[in-house]
Amino acid sequence: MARQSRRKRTQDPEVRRAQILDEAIGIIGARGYHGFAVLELAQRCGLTNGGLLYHFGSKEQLLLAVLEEHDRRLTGEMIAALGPELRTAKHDGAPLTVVLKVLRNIVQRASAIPELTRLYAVLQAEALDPSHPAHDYFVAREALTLRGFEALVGPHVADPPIVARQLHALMDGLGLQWLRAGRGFDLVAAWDQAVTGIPWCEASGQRERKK
Amino acid sequence: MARQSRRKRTQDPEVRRAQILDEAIGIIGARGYHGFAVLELAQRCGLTNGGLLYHFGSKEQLLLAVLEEHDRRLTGEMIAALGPELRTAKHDGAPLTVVLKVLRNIVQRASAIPELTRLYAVLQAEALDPSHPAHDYFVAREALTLRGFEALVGPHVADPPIVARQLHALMDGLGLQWLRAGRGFDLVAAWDQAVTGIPWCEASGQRERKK
Amino acid sequence: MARQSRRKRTQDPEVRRAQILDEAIGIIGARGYHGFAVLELAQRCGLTNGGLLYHFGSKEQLLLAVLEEHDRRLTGEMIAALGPELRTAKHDGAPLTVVLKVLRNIVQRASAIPELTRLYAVLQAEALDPSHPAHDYFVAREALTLRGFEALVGPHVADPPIVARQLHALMDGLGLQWLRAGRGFDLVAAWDQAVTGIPWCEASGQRERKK
Amino acid sequence: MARQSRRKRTQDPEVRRAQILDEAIGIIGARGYHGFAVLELAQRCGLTNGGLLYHFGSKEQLLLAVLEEHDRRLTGEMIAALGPELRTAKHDGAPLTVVLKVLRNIVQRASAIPELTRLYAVLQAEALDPSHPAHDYFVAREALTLRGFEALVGPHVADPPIVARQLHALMDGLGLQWLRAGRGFDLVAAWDQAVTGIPWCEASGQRERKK
DNA sequence: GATGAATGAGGCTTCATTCAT
DNA sequence: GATGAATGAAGCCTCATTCAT
Repeated sequence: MARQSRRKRTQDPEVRRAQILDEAIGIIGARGYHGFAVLELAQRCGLTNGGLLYHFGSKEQLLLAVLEEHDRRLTGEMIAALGPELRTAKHDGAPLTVVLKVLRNIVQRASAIPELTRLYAVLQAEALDPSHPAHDYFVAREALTLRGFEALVGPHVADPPIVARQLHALMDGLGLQWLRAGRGFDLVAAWDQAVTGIPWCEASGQRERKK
Repeated sequence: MARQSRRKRTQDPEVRRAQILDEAIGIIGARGYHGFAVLELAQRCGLTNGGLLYHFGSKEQLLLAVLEEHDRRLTGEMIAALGPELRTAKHDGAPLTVVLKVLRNIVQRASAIPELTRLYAVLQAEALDPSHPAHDYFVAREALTLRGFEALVGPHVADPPIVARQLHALMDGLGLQWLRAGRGFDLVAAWDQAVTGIPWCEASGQRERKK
Repeated sequence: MARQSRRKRTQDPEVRRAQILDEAIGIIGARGYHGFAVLELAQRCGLTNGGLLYHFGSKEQLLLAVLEEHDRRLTGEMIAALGPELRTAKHDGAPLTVVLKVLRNIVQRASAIPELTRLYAVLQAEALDPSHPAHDYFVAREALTLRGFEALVGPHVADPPIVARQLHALMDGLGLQWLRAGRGFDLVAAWDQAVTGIPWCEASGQRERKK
Repeated sequence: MARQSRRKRTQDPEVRRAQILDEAIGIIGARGYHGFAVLELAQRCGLTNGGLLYHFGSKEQLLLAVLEEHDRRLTGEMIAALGPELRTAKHDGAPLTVVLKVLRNIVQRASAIPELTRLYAVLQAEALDPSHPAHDYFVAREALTLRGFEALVGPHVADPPIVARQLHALMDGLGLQWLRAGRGFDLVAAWDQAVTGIPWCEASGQRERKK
């Protein structure tokens, strides 16, 4: 009866799961899916080989759980953080100021959670291979991102799909440089400087002037 | 006459080596270093496990050989292709037209050799991990690229290091999108459209006008 | 009832481990550490390659476990068997009769467990190489043995360190001959005959007479 | 025609062979037959894998060649060195002084060529295994040694076979200690001290007195 | 909800050997 | 007399997975 409190590392299974996914994000972010060993994760979480798989079924399912968690934490958080501004101006597009703020916020958040950013960067490249278990996820995710960016910059730009691609490329590329450089590289600053180059002026400028 | 049977698939050891590296570029470009199996490469080359390692010593050394080959093929070729223009205007910087041509050529070449581009993209991300055998290579390589870009855009831009980073990021990011999209994505066109956004105008514009 | 089928050859993990070490002693005693294959041991124990290494981690750690087991079985047993006599007369040295009995007992025991004796003989020679994983063990063990012998013969001999070396050499050398000869060689008898030659008489004889 | 003197490392094939065997003695003496790799030997000799086997046919034959070389160098040399004394007094046994001198000389020689002594010690133990390619060699060699010792000490001792065993054991055992200890252990001195203990006195003393 | 034992497959590497040149 | 390339067989180790408890 009273021997329940003996050695539970964590009580709540939800919390336990989150801890595991946390470690998984770290390991997979470092060595990729192929270079990551279930055993290593288990040891870092203080349980055994089989114990871990009891929760996730298989290495592949674990990867999918990690991706879901990534979405929940990153995208979810972002939406939460940016929601107000976005929702307010959703009908006929947000003003450029808001758009820039939103983009900047994305970058800001990415630089605040390096493990997730690294996970994303590493898996994204590893998953170029169509047989990679995360391939479809990243194809879909990129489409989503591009469509999101298009919607965002739509009103302020001549060719939205193209600018969306550029923004996406810039973010990815700067992210990689930042991950490689470690401290001493201000990702947000780099973003701010780069964004200036995007040809907003013409399209959005005219529109805004019209108002 | 026909006594060339059993052994000896290829005569020239140089050729054999190049063939092996060719296949290696393909496999490592697809599954990364961690996901790549020496045996698979050996089989594709028509020899055994140990037969392959006879030439390269170890999986890791093979990776390094692949990276060297990458340099020889890609960078080497680029320099060869762009040499004339660059050398002509080396003393006090190339005119903007040439700079853009050079950059465009790099992208053009990248899109002409998808296997090498993919290899680069995949390894670059996998090698973010400091314990990855190619980590140092990519750190060094990025520094080189950035310095090269700086020198190139130096005369035409307000803050060369920053623009160098932007160009690098853009190339990397667009490359990843292109690799994910497969056919139907014109990398060079995307590049051309993006480059317009870089704030050349002010710095170089004024200079050139002054002359 | 009969639902104990497939898995589980032996219940007690301690017993299982002991069985494995038993076989390991046999194989390493026969072919040495270098000539011994983990697979062979595994098969003799009725499990797979990896199944065995699950218990010991690596071939080298297995060797160390074998050495520990050797100590536990041989030295441990010896101390148990000789304890009484030794402890009784520990303060100011055992009388010569007891010393001889102790030595004889050691030899007797060695001849009763040929596998362990062979293991010891083979590894001792293989481990002369400083890079051998058991090198340090045997260096330490020899020092221990010599010190033990010195203490034992101390009161009965002119130069204890030298006699200790002689006894050690004699034991080792006779052991090797015995191992090579197989049946038909009485190790204990050979020992008895050899021990007579050790110059006890003078030193201890005089001392005892003086008393 | 005149291009013969280009790069020959050594001219005489006999010399070359001796060099190879020299290195082989070193390697096998260190890691034993099982732990020794043909490739390593080849590299140390400045030739290839196959080049070496061209001379010796197989690893096993190489071992046998090494054993023959051991005999030639050690036994041969010994006989050469001790021949005079031995031959002089062969008919009805050598006087004790000579016997002791001969034994001492053997030990002296062993300590002068540590590589051969180590080779002998290591292989002797490894070859306890009946399936070892040198097993028969060492069985035969021990018989020879014992018979030699018996003949040597015959006139001076009560039970020659037993004393022969003791001398053999002592030599082997002290040799192992010496090999383990490295410098700082005087093998010949240890031998001299040990030999005193052999009960020569009685048997040979009486005989010689009778004459 | 988790452990401990084990499997089976595969991975990298080493090695003796062969053979055409 | 030797090299260089290659084979095939092990060898050690790792790993995802399974399963009885």
